[in-house]
Amino acid sequence: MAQNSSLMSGVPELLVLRLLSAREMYGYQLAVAIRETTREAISLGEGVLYPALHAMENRGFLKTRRRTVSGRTRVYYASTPKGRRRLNELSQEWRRIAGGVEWVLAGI
Amino acid sequence: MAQNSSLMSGVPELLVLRLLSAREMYGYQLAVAIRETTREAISLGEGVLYPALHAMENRGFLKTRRRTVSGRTRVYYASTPKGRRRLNELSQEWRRIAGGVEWVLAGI
DNA sequence: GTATCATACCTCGTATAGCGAGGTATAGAG
DNA sequence: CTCTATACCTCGCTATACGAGGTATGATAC
Repeated sequence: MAQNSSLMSGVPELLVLRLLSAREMYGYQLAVAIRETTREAISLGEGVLYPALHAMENRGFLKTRRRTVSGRTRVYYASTPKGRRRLNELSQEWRRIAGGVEWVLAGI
Repeated sequence: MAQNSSLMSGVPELLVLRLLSAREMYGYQLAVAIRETTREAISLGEGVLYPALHAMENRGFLKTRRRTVSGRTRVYYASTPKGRRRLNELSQEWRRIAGGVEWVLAGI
């Protein structure tokens, strides 16, 4: 069963791009940051997060840098200019969809 | 390409259930109502709407009634008690996800 | 010493479902 | 007689969220 039900499409990408627009982070750190920043409202499993990161890297939205810290390898992700443009697109997209849903939920 | 990009998962179901909680409607009417109520923000193609309606009927959220009006057959959909429970679930789900996204977009 | 937990990465298979394109048919306007 | 709006439908493609499972290290607890 889906932990976050079925209202998530595109959301992981948006969250990752937004968090990485502030500072570079590694995968595990992103998972924790998403949980904390959303006040536990959203929690991305690793089966969502890592494939999403790889896909975004392949599409040129992110670039990576490997660092070994106290015996553990971390893959740091940073946003590219293309990633920042993508963030703008997705944010507008989100505002549009969320606004539309609110009209329906509120009014009728 | 996706007209509504990829931030739509579950949204069509939520919108349909919400609109049908007020009054019964037929498919084409729902398509128009969604466009208008969302101020053109969301427009569901028929390839989304009709399969979604069938799936919701199969899951017991909607019941149907056929009427022929001036030579055209209309399939009217109405929400069931199960559909109203589903609407409550999806609404809460939506509030949770949307709230979480807002935290990330606003703060960091 | 060893069990357990947190850290840190990964892949695979499945299920869902959004989407465009395409199909059928009637009514009414021009 | 053509074009538009109405009204329904299916098919195949693609994207992607998800759980489960796998590997490995370091630190803490027993």
